[in-house]
Amino acid sequence: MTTFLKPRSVETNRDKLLTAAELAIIEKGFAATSIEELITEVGITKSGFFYHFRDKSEMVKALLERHLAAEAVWFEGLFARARTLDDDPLHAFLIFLRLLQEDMERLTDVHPGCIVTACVFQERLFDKTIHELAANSLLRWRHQFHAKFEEIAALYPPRIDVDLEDLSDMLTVVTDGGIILSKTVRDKGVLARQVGLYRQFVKSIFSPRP
Amino acid sequence: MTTFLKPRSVETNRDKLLTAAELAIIEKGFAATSIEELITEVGITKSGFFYHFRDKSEMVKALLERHLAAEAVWFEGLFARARTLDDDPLHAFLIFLRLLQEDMERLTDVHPGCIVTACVFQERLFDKTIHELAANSLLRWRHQFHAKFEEIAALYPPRIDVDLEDLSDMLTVVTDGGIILSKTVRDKGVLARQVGLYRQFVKSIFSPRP
DNA sequence: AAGGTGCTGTACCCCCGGTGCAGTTTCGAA
DNA sequence: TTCGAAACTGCACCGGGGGTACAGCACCTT
Repeated sequence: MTTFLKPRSVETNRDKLLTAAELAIIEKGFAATSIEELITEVGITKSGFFYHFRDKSEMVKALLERHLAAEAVWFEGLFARARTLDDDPLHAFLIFLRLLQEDMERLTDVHPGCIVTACVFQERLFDKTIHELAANSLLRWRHQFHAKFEEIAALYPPRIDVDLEDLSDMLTVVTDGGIILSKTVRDKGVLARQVGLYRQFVKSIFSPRP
Repeated sequence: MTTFLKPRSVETNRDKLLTAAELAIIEKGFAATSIEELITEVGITKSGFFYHFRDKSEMVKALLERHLAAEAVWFEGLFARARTLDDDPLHAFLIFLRLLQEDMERLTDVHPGCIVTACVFQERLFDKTIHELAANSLLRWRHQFHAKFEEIAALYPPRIDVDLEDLSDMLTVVTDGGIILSKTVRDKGVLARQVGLYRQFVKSIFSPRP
């Protein structure tokens, strides 16, 4: 799964635990994932687990940190590639969205972003710092995309009066919502198509009149 | 006393359980909601709980059914109202979206739609029928909105080449994604603004050229 | 030779979901 | 007024899962 987000080569048992947990949580949710099954998969004992993590909550925190870092690398990479293909900010952004869409089409599984969602929907089971981790990550994307849209708007006056911050949020919204819909109707194509639709929206906002 | 007067204002303990569960699940998630706390709130015993529901999973199923029915009534009502305000399918749909947006602004809490999401993200904890319930509900909305978009497209040829089924999906996507973002950054305004953005997208697709 | 890292093994606690079943109250219908 | 079903109560008990406490051990580095 998720070749884009998969790290390193030498996995420690700690890493193996996180990977096993990630797969299990994506497949069946956090609550249905027991410590027992993770340690049997990795081949250590319960004591070993609690040597690495104070509790289940801390494991999720580590998982989330690892995931957010990998996701940042993924997005950064796509953006860098888009910029090398076209210097123009609008075109680069549209290329970025196309690349993102293509990556999502290639995902065999459902996108792992649901880890974030899974955490938000478990709220009180975890401590506050986990929620803040997720919130800060989303806010960072908001600012990052917003900066790009400002740059684009300076060159291409928007044909529709939209709030650029909301437009930035909309990408994460479409992604997360797309993941939910994909999971629910069991059609992974939905996610990529929604990103494509968002791309058309962005294009229609900034493209000069024909 | 006559039986036909049996007032619906009298909530049965079963209903009270569902309501308590709904609030608790929205506030802190399913796993963190114990049967114990629900029965103490309602004032019955554990045996009473298991008299009403075979297990926790069946309670969630009942909760989901009740919620989906209420949601359908809500949407149907908004749509009927929009149609009385304007016969034109495009304008009626835009009015519907505006009404939806206004309702969402008024929500004191985060939108309860997260119940659906919460269920999807717990998958294996529940039985298959719960997942199907959620999936069928989303597919019904897809078909319903799709029919409306077809009607609109017949009158207003789309200015952008979008798949109308994807566009239908996008409303549920924006709603669910908006709920997640709202919950995560703790800003309920996000959800309503995203619906507003979607409305602008729809408007720009079908509005005749000036 | 010392000390840290990364564990194992054992024993134990509590919460929570869930079972089984016998007995009791409430209340509307006949 | 009686009868029966619906809506519970009470109690005993089970097992899984998260989590604690702590002693010991193998291996690697310094």
